[in-house]
Amino acid sequence: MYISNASDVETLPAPTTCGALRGQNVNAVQTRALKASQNLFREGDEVRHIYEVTHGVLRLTKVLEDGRRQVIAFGYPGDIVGFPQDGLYHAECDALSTAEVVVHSVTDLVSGDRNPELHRRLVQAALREIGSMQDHFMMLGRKSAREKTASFLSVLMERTGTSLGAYTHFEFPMNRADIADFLGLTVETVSRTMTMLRKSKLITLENSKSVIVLDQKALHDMAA
Amino acid sequence: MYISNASDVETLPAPTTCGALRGQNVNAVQTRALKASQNLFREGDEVRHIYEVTHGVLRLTKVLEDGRRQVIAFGYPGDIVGFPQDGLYHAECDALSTAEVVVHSVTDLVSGDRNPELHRRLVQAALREIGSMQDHFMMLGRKSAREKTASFLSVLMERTGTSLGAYTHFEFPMNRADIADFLGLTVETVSRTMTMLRKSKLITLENSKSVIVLDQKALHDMAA
DNA sequence: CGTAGTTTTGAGTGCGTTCAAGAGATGTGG
DNA sequence: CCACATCTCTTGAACGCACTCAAAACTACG
Repeated sequence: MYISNASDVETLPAPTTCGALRGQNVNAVQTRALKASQNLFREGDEVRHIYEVTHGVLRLTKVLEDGRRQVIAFGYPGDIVGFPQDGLYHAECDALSTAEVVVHSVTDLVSGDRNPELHRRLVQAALREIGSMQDHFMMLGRKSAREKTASFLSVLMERTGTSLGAYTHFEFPMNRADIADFLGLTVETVSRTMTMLRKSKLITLENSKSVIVLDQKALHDMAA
Repeated sequence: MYISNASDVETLPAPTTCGALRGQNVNAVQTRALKASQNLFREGDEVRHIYEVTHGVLRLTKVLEDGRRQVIAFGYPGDIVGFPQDGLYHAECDALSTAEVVVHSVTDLVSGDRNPELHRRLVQAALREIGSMQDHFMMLGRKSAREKTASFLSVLMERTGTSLGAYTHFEFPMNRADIADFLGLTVETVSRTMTMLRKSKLITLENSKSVIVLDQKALHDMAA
């Protein structure tokens, strides 16, 4: 069950020195720490800041009135979340683990007047976002449960895995419901598919959020 | 742009003389005409230009090696297509009807140095793109065939319909396969669902690409 | 006309779902 | 530390929606 804690909202000190990230002046960068399951922003909130993930993992979600949810994306370090549409956030963002983000003014995304180098980086991030979303369309629209699950594990392995000789180990903070809502499946199907991958000797499950990939090629091929 | 449930804003008014280049020689606006089924760019091509649709309808597609297709978006007048990732097009673009586009240099998307006003518009278009894609995720991942088809028709009606008193008429250039690949269904399912909507008296099919919506509310409700 | 492509309709199947229950984690208070 | 409550994950059984396969109806075009 997802907990919405009203006391989580915007406990943010006023922007001290927002401005020069150019030249990597780290001291001037404003950051914000998040606890696991803490909310960063909600759908419909007015956009003042966009966030660059530096630690931990965030989750971007959209919810239908009847409760159906779709996880749009997971935000890993290096990712930027909070792109506005018509001045409003278009999805909800929560931390899946303790996390830290760099806070950027939305002004620097929209205009390059103040900080051209940061602006350029943010625009590039938006373009990357479009590209990766296009890939995800194929996943949601045209792939089977097996292919979706294998894709998910494969990508996560590429991004966060550490080599164990022939094998690769990685952990992830999202639970089965998060994965299901990301892939357009049910928790039961995700669980069953994981079990199938385990019984096929493609992976080992240390626990429900820790995986060792035994056969990268087979997993990659199954991702199709 | 993605056909989405969010009501669209800021569609460009007059097509031919695009108001983008304020204070510049209008004759300098470069356009390109396309015949039906003509290709504009392919996945993997190097991006030099991005395109603003002024007439007709474009189709953005991604294809898997085994032939499975996903239509990412349909480009209607006012939409911008060709956002690059790592300098390459990430999808294939074809005209569904005779069409015309305004050709913009990718430089003006990436940097505001040359034409700040155009740059601002292109960045805004990219942000709208992200927002609309997020809506489409919900469609692909969480909606039934009925809901998908009703959404599709409902949005198309909103965007291109002309009022016939209580009813609304509109036409569209995409065939059943295009619609199926857009919604993550098969042609048979799209066809069956259209038939169901017809028998339920929500729509009338003048021909396979011309619809009269008889009950907007029921259609909208079915879109969920 | 005939041929090729698209759309519709029919019949049957299967994948992922729903519903249900048990197993495994996690957390809290005594 | 255990007992208890709660949540998550897994597994089982059965269903149903959308799929596949197949063929007929309709369109477009030479």
